[in-house]
Amino acid sequence: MKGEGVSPWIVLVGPTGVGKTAVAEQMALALGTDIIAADSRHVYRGLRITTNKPTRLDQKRVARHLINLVSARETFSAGAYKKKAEQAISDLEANEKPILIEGGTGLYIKTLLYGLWESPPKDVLLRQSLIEMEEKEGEGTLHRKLQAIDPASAQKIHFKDQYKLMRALEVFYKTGRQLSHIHAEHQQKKKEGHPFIMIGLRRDRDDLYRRIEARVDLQFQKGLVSEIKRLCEKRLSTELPAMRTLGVTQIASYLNGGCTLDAATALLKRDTRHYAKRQMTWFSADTNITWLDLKEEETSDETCHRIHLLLTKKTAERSA
RNA sequence: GGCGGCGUACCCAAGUGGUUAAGGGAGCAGUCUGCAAAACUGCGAUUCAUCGGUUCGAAUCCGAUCGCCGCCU
Repeated sequence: MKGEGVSPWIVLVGPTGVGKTAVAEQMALALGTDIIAADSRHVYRGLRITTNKPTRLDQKRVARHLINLVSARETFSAGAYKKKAEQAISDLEANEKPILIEGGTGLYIKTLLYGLWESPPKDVLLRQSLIEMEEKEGEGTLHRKLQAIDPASAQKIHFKDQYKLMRALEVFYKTGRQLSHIHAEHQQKKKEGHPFIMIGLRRDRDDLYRRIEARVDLQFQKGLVSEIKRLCEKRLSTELPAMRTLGVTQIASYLNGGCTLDAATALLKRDTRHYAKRQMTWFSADTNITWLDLKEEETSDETCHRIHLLLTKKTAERSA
């Protein structure tokens, strides 16, 4: 393992609702450090209740980085995240503080741990013209286009997955290089990232889903509806990432008279469960994660203690 | 007790004599490198409440039984 003497980053992951935040806060206090958040929605200002962002008071106890970076009318990205997070990390390291990363956005964590290959940011106009082309010439057009210029990518991407097709085409048009080629090249480069220990928190499915539903109910009590009402009054495009945060469409529909409050609540609970499922699928594919199964009644104190034991063991293995 | 309606998957539901019983939701499984709380993919009934009958052929027609709903008494 490279970099002896370099203390590994501690990365805490897991689906929404497992209890990452409380555990991370306690760990940060114990370690005397801050938290590097890896959450694609916490980067937007506002939406505190909607995204279960820690309150200012919480943030006074434990500082969090990579939150409230841009306004809801802006579009953030994985690339921007990597840049900002690396800056925050090196600032902390300069002060000899251990690095604790916590979050549920797998892609963002991936950019930090495994790097992001060199490729251009998205081109809105180019994408617009691609969408128009698909509409005019029929479904499958973009896929055929990609098939012609980058067959390997075309094979990997489903013909209906416009989003990924556009990215692959965009990369080719802007760089003249195939995305699949860039991918392969990136794989070949030895991973020269910082050492890390990744811990995943897990719960029984039923337990997790119950917690998610209870938390949604709590969000309503805290004023979810009025928070989203305020957001909707800004009349932002529904295409914006912040507007596609869980809760926004469901509550907006209720506010427009499209459904009852009960229906909106049920939908939000369902969609949050779906989201948690996708996160679990993402993280379960990462073999670097050491999983910790949480008991239903387990306190974050107990979890922290277990993590502490785990870290001691890992550190011993490392130096052995 | 009488009359009428209904009974198709966990839920909603199409199909009312003839290819392997639509579709949607839930659930489960998965993909993922610059919008990722996004976007996208895959999976379910050898059987239509039950039993029997008619027919070359029944979820579909007939009878009985069970269950639910409505109206009447």
